[in-house]
Amino acid sequence: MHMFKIKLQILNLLLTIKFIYAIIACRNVSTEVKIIKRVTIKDVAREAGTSISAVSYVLNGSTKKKYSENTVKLIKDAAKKLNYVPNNIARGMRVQKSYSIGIVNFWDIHNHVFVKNLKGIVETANKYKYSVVICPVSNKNVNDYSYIDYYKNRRIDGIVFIAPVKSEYVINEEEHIKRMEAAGVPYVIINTSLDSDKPCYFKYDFFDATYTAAVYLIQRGYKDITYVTPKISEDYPENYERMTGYKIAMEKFGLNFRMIDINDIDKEIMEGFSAVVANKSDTAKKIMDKAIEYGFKIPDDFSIVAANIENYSQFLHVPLTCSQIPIFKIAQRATDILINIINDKTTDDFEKIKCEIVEGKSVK
Amino acid sequence: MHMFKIKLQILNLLLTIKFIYAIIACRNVSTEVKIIKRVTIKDVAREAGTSISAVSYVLNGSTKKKYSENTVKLIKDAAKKLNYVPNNIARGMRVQKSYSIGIVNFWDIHNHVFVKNLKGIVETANKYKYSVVICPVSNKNVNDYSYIDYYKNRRIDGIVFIAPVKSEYVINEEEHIKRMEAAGVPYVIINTSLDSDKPCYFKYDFFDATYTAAVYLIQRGYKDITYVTPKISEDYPENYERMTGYKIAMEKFGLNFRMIDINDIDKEIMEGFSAVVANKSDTAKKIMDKAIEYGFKIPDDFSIVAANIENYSQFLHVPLTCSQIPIFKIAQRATDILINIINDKTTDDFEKIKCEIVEGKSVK
DNA sequence: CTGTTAGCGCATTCAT
DNA sequence: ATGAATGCGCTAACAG
Repeated sequence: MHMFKIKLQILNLLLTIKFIYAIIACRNVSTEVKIIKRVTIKDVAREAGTSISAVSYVLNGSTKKKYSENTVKLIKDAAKKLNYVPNNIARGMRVQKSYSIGIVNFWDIHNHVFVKNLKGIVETANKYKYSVVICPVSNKNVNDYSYIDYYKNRRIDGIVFIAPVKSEYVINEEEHIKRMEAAGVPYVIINTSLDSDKPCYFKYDFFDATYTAAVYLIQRGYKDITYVTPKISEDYPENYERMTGYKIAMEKFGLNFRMIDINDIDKEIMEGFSAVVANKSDTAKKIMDKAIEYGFKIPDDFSIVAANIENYSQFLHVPLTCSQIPIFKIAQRATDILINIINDKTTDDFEKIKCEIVEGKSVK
Repeated sequence: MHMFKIKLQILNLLLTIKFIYAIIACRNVSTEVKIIKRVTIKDVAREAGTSISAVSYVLNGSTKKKYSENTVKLIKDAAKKLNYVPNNIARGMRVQKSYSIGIVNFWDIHNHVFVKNLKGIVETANKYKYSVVICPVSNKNVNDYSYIDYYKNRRIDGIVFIAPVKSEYVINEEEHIKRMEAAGVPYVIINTSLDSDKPCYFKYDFFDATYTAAVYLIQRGYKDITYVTPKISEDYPENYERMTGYKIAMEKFGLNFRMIDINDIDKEIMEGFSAVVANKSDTAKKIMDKAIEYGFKIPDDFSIVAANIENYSQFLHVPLTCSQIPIFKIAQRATDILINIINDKTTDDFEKIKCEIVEGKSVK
C-alpha cells in the first residue's frame, strides 16, 4: 500500500512537469497557435487518485469488475470536472473498431435516391452511436474498389453499398462482393440486381411499385387503366418489372390491360383515358404537359398515378400521386442489419417492406 | 551486423509462430467467422528483410531520410506482394490526425441546400485525401454542441458548420463559435449571419441573388420589372436583403421599382406584367400556376426570373430561369480553406463568388 | 544509410 | 476490490 502511494505521487509529479512543459511551449510560440491540453484517462486517474484501469472500467460501465461506490463516484466526478472525452482513436486502436460505417455510393450526390438512403443510414447509425463516413469513390468509375482499403485502414467497421442505376452503369456486383468478402468486410448492398435470400441483400421492388399504383386505382373504382411508358428495352430489367407489376394487378382483378408508348400519345388517345399508371414521374410529367397543352384537366378528365417519386413530383402543376419504393425505410433496415452483422448479432426476421402511396392531387 | 541478423531471425521466428497460431485459431472456430489476417508494417518489414522504421519512411516517401535504391525496391515489392494497407487508426494515434473532416448540419438531409453543400464538401475533401464524416447532431436542436466531442475524440480534424435557415431556427451562432474556439477546433461556417472578414465565415449573399436576377432582365431589354414576394417580415433579414438587391439594381439603371405581394395578384395585375423577379422559386411557381389558370403564356406574355433555385425549378411546366447562390462553389471553397487551416497553411486570396443564372425557358 | 526505441491513449489480462 | 503491465500499429527522435 505504501509502495502504491509513492508510485501515485511520482505519477502526479510527472504529470505536473508535463503541464509546466506545455505552458512553456505555449509561451515560446509566437504565432496565434493555441495549444489546447487534451485531457486523457491519465489525467482523470490522477484527479480521482485511482489507477488508469479503474477509470477505464468505471467509465465504460463494465460489469466484469466491481469497484466500491466511493471509487466510482471519485472517478465520475473527476471525469466531469475535467470534461473528459474518451479518445476514440486510441480506443479503436485497442478494440479494433472505429464505431463508424462507410457509405459506398455510385450515384450522384444530388440524386434523391442517394439522399434518401443517406438520411436512413445516418439516422439509424446515430441511433446505435455509429457515425457515417462517405467513402471516397468515383461515381464515374464503378470498378473502383479502393473503398476496401477504408476497411483495412480501420476507419470504418462496415460498408453500406448502394449499387448504381442499372440502366446507366455496368457494374460488376459479383466482383465487388467477392472482394469485400475476401477482405472480411461486413457489408449490406442496397439496390442489388442479384437474387439472394441473404439478409444483407436489398432489392428495389419495381414490380411492387406499379402493382401498388394499379391496385390503388382499382380500389378507387377505376376499371379502364392504361399503362404509359417509354419503349421498353429488353436489357434493362427494371422497365420490364414495372410493366409486369401493372399487368399482374390487372389480371388479378380480371381487368384488361393496355399499354401505350408515351411518344405515341396525342389528343385523341388522351380523350380515351380514364386512369393512367405512368412507369415513372418523368412520364407522368410529360402526360401532364400534354394535358395542359390540349386543355385536359387532371384529375377531372382522367386520373394519374406515377410508379415512382421524384424531387419535383409534388411540385408539378397538379401534385402527382405516386407509389414509391420505400428507399428511406430500406436504408434504415439495411443499416440496422449491417450494425448487427458487425456486432455478431442475429437479426430479427423482418417483414417485407412494401411500396407506399404518396397522395397528391392527380387522382379523383 | 551479426547481432542485427540474429535479431531479424528472431523477429521472423516470432511472426511465423503468430501465423501458425492464427491458423490454429481459425480451425478452432466452428462458426463461419473468418479471421482475416491483417497485414501490418511488421509483416512488410519481415518480408523485405528490413526494419519497421525503414518501411515507414519509404512508404511515406519522407525526404528526411535516404534509403538505398535496393532497400526501397525491396520494401515496395514486399508491400505490394502482401497487399499492405497502412492502418490509419494507428497512424492517427501517432500523429494526432484522422484525415477526415466533420459536417455539422442543422438542415434536413433532404434539403437541396444541404445536398449541394455535401457534394462540394465531399469532392473537395477527397481531392485532399480527406474523408467526410457526418457528425451526429439533432436537426431539431440547434443548441446541440455534442459535435465538439467528435473533435476531442480525434475522429475528425476540423468542422464544416452549416448554419440553419434563419427564419426557422434561432441558433446562437456566437455560442457555437465560442465553444469551437475554446476547444481549439479548426472550423468554417457556411451560411453565417455574422458579419466578419475572417476567411472562415461564409455568408449567403441574398442581395446578390435578386440583383443578378434584375440585371439579367435589364440586360435583355426589360425596363418594367416587378418584384413579387410574400409580405416581408422585418425580423427575417433575408427577405429584406432580397428586396434591396432588386431595388439597387433598378436604381442603378434609372428604372422605377414596383413591389407586389404574391397574395394580391389577380388577372388584372398580371396583364400589366412585362417581367417579374420573384423572391424565390416558391413564389415563381405560384405565379406560374395562376398564369396557367388565367391562360397567360410564359414567356410570351411576361418573363420571370426566380432569385433562388429549388429541386423542382427546372421541372415546372415552364422551366424556370433562376439566379442562384453558388452553394456548391461556396462549399468547395469553405472546405478548401478548412483544410488549409488544419494544415496551418495560409489561404490564397480568393475572389468573391458571385450568383449565377441558370437558364430555363421563362425568359424571352 | 539503417536500426532501435519510446510512446500516442486506451482496454484488458494478470497479479495482488 | 484494485493496480501494474502489455500491446494495438505506427512515426519520429535518437543512435549508430
